[in-house]
Amino acid sequence: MSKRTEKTIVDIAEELKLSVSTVSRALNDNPNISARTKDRVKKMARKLGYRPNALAAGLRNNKSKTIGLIVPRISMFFPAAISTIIQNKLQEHGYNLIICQSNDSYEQEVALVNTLYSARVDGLVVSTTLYTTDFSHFDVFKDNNIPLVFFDRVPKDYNVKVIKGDDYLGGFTATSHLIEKGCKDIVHISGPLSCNLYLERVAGYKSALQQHKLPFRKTRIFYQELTRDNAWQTCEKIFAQKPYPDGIFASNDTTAITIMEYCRKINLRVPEDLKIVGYSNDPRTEIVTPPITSVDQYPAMMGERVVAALMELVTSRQTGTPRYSQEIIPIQLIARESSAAAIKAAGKKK
Amino acid sequence: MSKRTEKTIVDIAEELKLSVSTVSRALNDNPNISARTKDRVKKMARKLGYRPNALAAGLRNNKSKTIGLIVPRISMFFPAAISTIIQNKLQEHGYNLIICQSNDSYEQEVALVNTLYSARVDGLVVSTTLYTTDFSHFDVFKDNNIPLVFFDRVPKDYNVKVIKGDDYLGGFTATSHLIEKGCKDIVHISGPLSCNLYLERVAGYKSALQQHKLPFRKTRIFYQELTRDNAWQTCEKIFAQKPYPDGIFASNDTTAITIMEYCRKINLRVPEDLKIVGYSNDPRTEIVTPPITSVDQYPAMMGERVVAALMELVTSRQTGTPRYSQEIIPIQLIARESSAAAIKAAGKKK
DNA sequence: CAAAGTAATGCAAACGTTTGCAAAATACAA
DNA sequence: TTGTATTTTGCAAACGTTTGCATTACTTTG
Repeated sequence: MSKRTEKTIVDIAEELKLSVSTVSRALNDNPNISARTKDRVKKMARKLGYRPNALAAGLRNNKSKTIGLIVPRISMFFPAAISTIIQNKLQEHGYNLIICQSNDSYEQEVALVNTLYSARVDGLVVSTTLYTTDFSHFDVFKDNNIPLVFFDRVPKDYNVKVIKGDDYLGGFTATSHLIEKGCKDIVHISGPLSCNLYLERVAGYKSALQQHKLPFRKTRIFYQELTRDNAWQTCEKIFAQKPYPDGIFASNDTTAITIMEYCRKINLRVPEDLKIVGYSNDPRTEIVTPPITSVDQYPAMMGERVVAALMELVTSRQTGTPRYSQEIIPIQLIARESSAAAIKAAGKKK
Repeated sequence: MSKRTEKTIVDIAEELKLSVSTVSRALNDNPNISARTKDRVKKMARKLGYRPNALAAGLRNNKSKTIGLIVPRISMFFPAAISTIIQNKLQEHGYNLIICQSNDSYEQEVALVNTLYSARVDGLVVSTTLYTTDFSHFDVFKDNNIPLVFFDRVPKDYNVKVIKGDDYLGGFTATSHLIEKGCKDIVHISGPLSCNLYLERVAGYKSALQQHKLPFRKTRIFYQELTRDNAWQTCEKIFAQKPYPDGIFASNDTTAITIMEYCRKINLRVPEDLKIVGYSNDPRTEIVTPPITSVDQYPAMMGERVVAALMELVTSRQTGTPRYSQEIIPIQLIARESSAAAIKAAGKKK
C-alpha cells in the first residue's frame, strides 16, 4: 500500500515553507523559535503523520538513547527481578533497553558485547557468565568511556563500576543462623569458584564455622553449577553414607528446594533432621512446605542503584575519568520453617 | 584518554589508499571484491580497532536489525518464559531485542509502540495489556508494512498475525477434568473480559458444564485482575457462606496457589474438600504441596512460532500484502494431586 | 528616524554507512 | 597488437537528523 510515505522533517519544512533547521528546532522546543512557529510545525507534523527517526538522530548526536543489558538468563528469578526494575526505571528516563542473555556462555557474552557496541548503546549493564574470568572484551566500552555497570556477578580485578550484594555477610549470616538453630555439621553447596560471589559466600561460611569453633571440612563443601539436576545428584552423594549433615546452606534457592524434595523422598524430616537455608529469597521458597529460609538480596534496591549509577555516568560522560566505586547492597536473612529450631518445629508440626 | 578514536571505514580506506566503497564491500564480503583486498581490509580493520556503526548502516539501509517486544511484565512466568525463547532465537538470527513492559497500562503501551517505531525496529512482537481494546496505535506498523506479531493476549477484530493458545479448549479441558474427578459445583475465577483469552476460557468452562448437564450460575464466576491480593479477597467472598464449591478453576496459577493457601488457613482439605486447577503450568504449581493441576501452554513452542512467523514476515516484506493468519498452539492438562479423585487422594495422604 | 539590540530563521556541513553507475584494471581471444 | 569481455575499484549521492554560524526580521531606544 503506502510506498514512500515515510514523512520527514523536510516534508514538514517544504509544506510550511520553512527550513529544516527551524523545523528541527521547533520539534525539539528550542527556545529561540517563536511560539507561533512551534505551533504550526507541531500541527503539521501531526497532520502528516511524521515520526522521528531515532537512527538518524542517533547517528548525528552519537547517542542512541538505548542501554544494553547482558544477563545469564532472564528466566531465573534474581536476574529477572532486576531486569524488570531496570527496564521500568530506564523507561522513565527515556531510554530503551536491549536485553540479551549470555546463557552462561563466555563466547556468547563476548559476541553480545560487540553487537551492543555496534548498536552504539549509551551504556551497558552486565551480570557476567559463571565462567567469565577474562574481562578484556569489555575494554571497548571502557576505552571509549561509555558507561559500564556490573551487578551481582561482577568482575574481579577489573576497574569498573560495580554494584553487588554483600555475599560474604550473606554466607556468614546463613551459616551462623544454622549454627544458632543447633546445627553442628553443615554442608555448603556452592556455585563454581570462577564466579567471585560464591567465593565470598564460602568465605562467610568458613568464617562462621570458625567463629563458633566448628571444624571446617573440605568434604562438606560442593562446587557446581546450581541447577536442579546437579542438586539432586549432590544429594545422592551426601546421603549415600552416614553421618548425615544436620544442616545445608545452599547458594541458591533452586538447590535448596531440590534438597527438600530429596529429603521428602528419603523420609528425612525438615527441619527436625535437616535444616536448610537457600539464597536469593526466590518467591518459591515461601510457598513450598515447609517454607525455606533464604537470604534476601533486595533486588529492587539493586536494580534502582544500577540505573542510578548508570544515569550518573551517562550525564557525567565528559567530566574527566570517572572514579569507579563499588557499592554493596545489604542482605537480610528471612528465617522460615526449614531452619526452625527443633522444639519449635516439632510443636508446629503437631 | 582516547578522544576521537572512533575509527570508521574511511580511516581504513585512507590507510589502505582505497575508496570507502571498496572497504564497505570488502567488509560485507561482496563477491566482486578480490580476495586479496578483502584480506587487507579486514586485517587493517582489526588493526585499527574498527567497530561497525549499526546506526549509520541502519539509517542507510532503513533497517535496524532490532526487534521490539512489548509484554505486560517480564517477571510473570508465562511472558518471561516466552521472552527468553524469543530473545535466544532472535539472537541466532542476528537480531537484537528491545524488551519493554507495559505494566498492563494502556497509555504505556501506546507510548512504547511509538518509541519502538521511532527506533525503527524491523518488527514488533506484542502481548497486549489486559485493557487494550482499541488497537489503532499499532496502525503505524501495519500501514508501513512492518512485521507485527501478537501472541497470547491478542487483538480481537484487528487483522494481523496472531499466535495464541487454545484457550477455549483449555477452559473446557480444565473444567471437564474437575467434573470427571467428581466436582458438581465449580467456581471459575477469570481475568477481566476485556482480554479476549479469558472470554474463551469462560466459554470453555460453560461449555463443559453444559455438556455434563451441570447448571451454569453467574454467581459462580468471578472477573478480576489475577493477582495474589485479589485471589485472597475472592476466596473470602467465596467461603463467606455455604455451600462451598467443590472445585475451582482459576485462570492463572498465582490465583490457584493463593486459593490453596487460603484453604490451608481455613482447614479445607485439597483435594478432598476442594479440587483446584490453575492455568499456565507455572513451575511453582509443581513444588507446592499438594502439587496443583494446571494447563500447560507450551511457551517454548509459542515463542518459537512467534520468531518463525516474524522472520517469515521480515523476509517477505516486499511480497505484496501479507495474508494474516492465526496460529493456535495446543494446550495440555497436567493432572496433579490438587484435583485427584477422592479415594486416591485420601490414600496418598495416609 | 536611524542605530543598536534582540529575536527568529536559514545555510550547509556533518554523522558513518551503502549502492547504482561509471571507470579503470586486468584477462582473454583473435 | 588490438579489441573485447571480465573483474575490480572509485565517485558521489543518499539515508534523516542536528547545530554553529550567518543572516534576516523585528523591537526598542535615544
